[in-house]
Amino acid sequence: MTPPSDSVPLTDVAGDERALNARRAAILEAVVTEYIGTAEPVGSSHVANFPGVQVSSATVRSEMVALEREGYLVQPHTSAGRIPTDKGYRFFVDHLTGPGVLGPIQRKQVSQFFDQVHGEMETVLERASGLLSELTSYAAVVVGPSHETATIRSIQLVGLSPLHALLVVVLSDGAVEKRTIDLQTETSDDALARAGTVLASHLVGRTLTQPWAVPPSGSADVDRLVTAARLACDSLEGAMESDQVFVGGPARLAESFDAVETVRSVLAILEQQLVVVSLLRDVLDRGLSVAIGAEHGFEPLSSCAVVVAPVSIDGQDLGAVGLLGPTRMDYARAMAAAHVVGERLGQRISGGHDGRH
Amino acid sequence: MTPPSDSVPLTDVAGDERALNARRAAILEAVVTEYIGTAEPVGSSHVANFPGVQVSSATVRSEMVALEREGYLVQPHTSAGRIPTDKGYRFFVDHLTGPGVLGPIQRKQVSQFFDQVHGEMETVLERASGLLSELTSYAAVVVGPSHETATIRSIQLVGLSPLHALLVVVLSDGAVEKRTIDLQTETSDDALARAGTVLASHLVGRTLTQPWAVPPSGSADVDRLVTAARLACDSLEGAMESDQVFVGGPARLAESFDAVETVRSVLAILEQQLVVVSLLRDVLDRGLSVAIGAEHGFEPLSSCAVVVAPVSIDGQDLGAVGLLGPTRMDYARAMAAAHVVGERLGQRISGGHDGRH
DNA sequence: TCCTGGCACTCGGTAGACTTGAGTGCCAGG
DNA sequence: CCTGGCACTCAAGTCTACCGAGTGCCAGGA
Repeated sequence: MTPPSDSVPLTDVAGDERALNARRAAILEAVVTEYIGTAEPVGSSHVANFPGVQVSSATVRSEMVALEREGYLVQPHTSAGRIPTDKGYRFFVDHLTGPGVLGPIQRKQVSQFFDQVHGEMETVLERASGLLSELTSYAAVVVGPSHETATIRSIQLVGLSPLHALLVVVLSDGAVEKRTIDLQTETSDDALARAGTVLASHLVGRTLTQPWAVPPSGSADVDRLVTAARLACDSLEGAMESDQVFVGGPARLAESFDAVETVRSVLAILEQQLVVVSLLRDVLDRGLSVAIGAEHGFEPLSSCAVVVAPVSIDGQDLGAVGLLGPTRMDYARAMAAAHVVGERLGQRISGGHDGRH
Repeated sequence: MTPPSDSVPLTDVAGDERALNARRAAILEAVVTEYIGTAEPVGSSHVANFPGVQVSSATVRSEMVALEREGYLVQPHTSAGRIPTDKGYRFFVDHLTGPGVLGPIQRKQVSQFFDQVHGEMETVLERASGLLSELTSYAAVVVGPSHETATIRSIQLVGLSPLHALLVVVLSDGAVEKRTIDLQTETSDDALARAGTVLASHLVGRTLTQPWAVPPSGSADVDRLVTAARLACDSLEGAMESDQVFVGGPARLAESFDAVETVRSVLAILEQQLVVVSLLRDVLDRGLSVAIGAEHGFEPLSSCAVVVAPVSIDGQDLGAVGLLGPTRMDYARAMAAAHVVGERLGQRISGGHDGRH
């Protein structure tokens, strides 16, 4: 609370929080780095030998007391070393960790992946989530572009049985959606085809979210089908969001956390795709690339850190990639991996041979 | 090995394995039941009080020695109670457990589910896996019907950009599949439409697996598109299998096993959908409804039991449902749940308003 | 004024000794 | 052939002592 008189601002951090002086920052960095590596409380004598610190352990101790008082470190118990708090990790991420680069092996893995991967966008996204997870050994999430701005390229009604038809919509981004329609009465393929033509003539070129109306045609059959199709279209909108979420390497959660209960609850959250999407979006919207502990509002994820990177090109939002790991994750590496994969995915989606335009 | 002279066959089990006499069977049953409930080695005095046993603990002990010699039980260490072996569970499942019924709450849950669930088959299957997992608190797997016998209802080519088109195939079971096609040269929508018509005229009514050929039309453009479409169709076949696998409640694996390593490896397997499908199919093909420990050939799942039930109606194979839990799972309950859900899913798929015919 | 080495203290973790109790195998008698 | 009794085993819990990593504090020196 009482900021040390000797503190020299490193950056113009807004708010009442003064930045740490160089030595404290170096000590904090050492503690975080060490703890990320070993997962064990870091003692003053370890830190004393660190390049960039080079003072006696006694000095380190007194600085650690200050860092603890200011909330960057905690002691699990007296006579133990220190552990970074969420605030400590935050400072580390904001001020101390470089941009982070991938190792040569990982770079190669990424290149190979994007050279070789092919097929539908869904496949690419799915496998990208696997790649990201493999690169970092954390669980990964990939969210594809929303279909909001995609226009309808084709819409048709296909009869499945005398009483059922399928509404099939093809969007300009290559997505295909469908809804079964319950025909109350037997309907001829001919009526379906006519209704399909009517729908196509009015809807092709629009987006799914735009409201639409079709003037009554001559035929009652056709009008009935058009109404049913409208309902089906409405129900499409909501469902499409979660189509674009891919979770990679959930099994790695079991490696990241040793408490079984944590594994369970994090897995349970990953099952709810919509929650995951809104989490990532939320973090990105707040301009962050890392959310540590309770920084995102999610109580059940408070022992996790989330690293996100946008998938975008020219500022156009094409989705997001994310990594989910323990708060003591390797931020530099995770951020580098997320960044690279997000970027290349953006290029791929917009420019690659995936048929977007 | 040396079968006890007093053994009275309970059933006509084939092979050199004699059935257990009634008392031993009762003792084995007691041990398994107790162990499933408590997860702790069962001692002779516990079993002695069991209804159906009613002999002194000393007698139970001597019978337990025999059961151990024959491989139905093991002792984790001297001076501990006994634990069933896989063979013990197997006998329990084959001879001792009744058909199993769900509790009234579960029955209601199932009814409610099938009354309320609606929408596409994929949605139904997905949510059914959630239901099954909730009913049993084990991880669940639902495999939908293969598309092998479904016939093509509609096939069309939709242009996405001047150089890309989408092949969209609608099958009679309501499935829709797509493949992006790389047009080497700019192709008019008109050419796409014509090629689509040609494809439709030749392919509607066939299955995806039947080989097909289309005689050369007058137009080189069309022929090129048809060839590309054929390649796309070929690649569809393989990919469609894994579209129909849904895993429910993987988070419950963390509850089922206390060893983190086990959780990890089982999760890793669930990620490989094709492996899961073939596992279920394999167990079903061998006429089993339960595979315990190493009975399925999978080394990494040797600490698991798998309960499967077919999804079928009139002997027609529509898929399978499965449950994945520890070998000390509640078999009666799991089998009942899998059976009921499999059955109702079969009815739903074949008869419900899902547009199959 | 600030850093440093020294010192006493704390406390989690480990190791060994001991106890407890659930459970066993074996045996003699009904 | 079952049963009660008895000696035996051994995992798990408790208690103790001890070790050592780590701390806070302080006096002396740059």
